[in-house]
Parts: sequence; structure tokens; C-alpha cells
Amino acid sequence: MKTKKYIFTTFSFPQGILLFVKQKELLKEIKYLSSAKEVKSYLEGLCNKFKGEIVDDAAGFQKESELFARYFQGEPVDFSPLSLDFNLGTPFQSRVWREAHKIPYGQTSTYKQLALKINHLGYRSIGQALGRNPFLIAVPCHRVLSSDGSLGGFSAGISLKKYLLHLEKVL
DNA sequence: TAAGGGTTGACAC
DNA sequence: GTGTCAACCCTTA
Repeated sequence: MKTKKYIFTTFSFPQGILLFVKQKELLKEIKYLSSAKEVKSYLEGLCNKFKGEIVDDAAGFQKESELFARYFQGEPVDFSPLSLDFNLGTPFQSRVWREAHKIPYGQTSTYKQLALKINHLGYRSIGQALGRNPFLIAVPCHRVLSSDGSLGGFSAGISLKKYLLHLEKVL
């Protein structure tokens, strides 16, 4: 059996490190990690998860690097040109991720609004699906707030959510 | 199959 | 205004 080949690269920003993984031209994951040590152990886990070979190939992420560099400089960036593999999750999760992906830069939504858009009343399930979002920032789950205006939660930590919202001048 | 989760809205105080 | 609680329903163990 032929093993699948994945490529990865890392992108450092003031709050930590982003790990990008893709297969061919399709992004499989954008993950937030706080240190290089975490990146290393996470990659070891990924090899088992994807049952394939993962190699460091920064040259394969030129488009992503450029977009995220601009994003962290505070520029309004549209991540829609990126090819994300939404089929990684369940059908419900991919619907939630696709809808969240449409929230424009500098704007926010609520779990309820997101639920209404996909014609769904299980608000907690929306939060649960966003919590499993594999494409940090590109699928802007940080732009989803609670209906009372509070931040809600964030899988990578509330402090990062605040940082990203400050960056987009939403807070 | 039960428990838990990044929520919400209604109700009581 | 604040606290509590039931209901929503998907995912995971």
C-alpha cells in the first residue's frame, strides 16, 4: 500500500505558532501551538493520525504565508482563496465550518445567527462544531460571539480569541 | 446509550 | 440586572 504524503510548515506570530498541513493543494489543518516543542510532538501524533509521511516544505505554503503575514500586520485579509478540506469532519461540522468561513474580516456573528443560517436549533452543537474547527483563523470561529456580547469560548484559549479580535479591530 | 459541550431564552427574584 | 434551569442536538466514549 502506498503511503500518503503530506507537507507542513510553521508560521510564528506574537502569540505562538501556527502549523499548516496540506496534501497536494488541499489544506488539511491549521493548528495553533504555543511552542516549537509542542509542534514537534503534535507532528508525531499527526503521522499516526494521517497514516502517512509528513515532510517540511515551506515552499509549498507561499500563498498561506503571504496571507497570514498580512493578516498579522493588521491588514484585512480574505482567506477564501485557500482550499480547505471541510470533509474532515462530520456533515454537520462541515456545514458549520463552511458558514463560519463566510463571516467577513472585522465582523462578528453569534452562535444563534450561525445556527439560523444552517437552519438548526441546537446552539450548543454549533459551539461544539466550532470547537473542533481544524482551520484556525481561516475559518474564523473567533468571530463567533455569544448572543449577550460576551466572547463565548475558544478552543485555542480566550486570550488568543481576544488577540485576534483586537487585531481585526472588533474589540 | 449516556454524558458533556465554545448556547440560548424564559422565568423568578 | 443576575442567577438558575430546561431545551436544543451533535459527538464521543
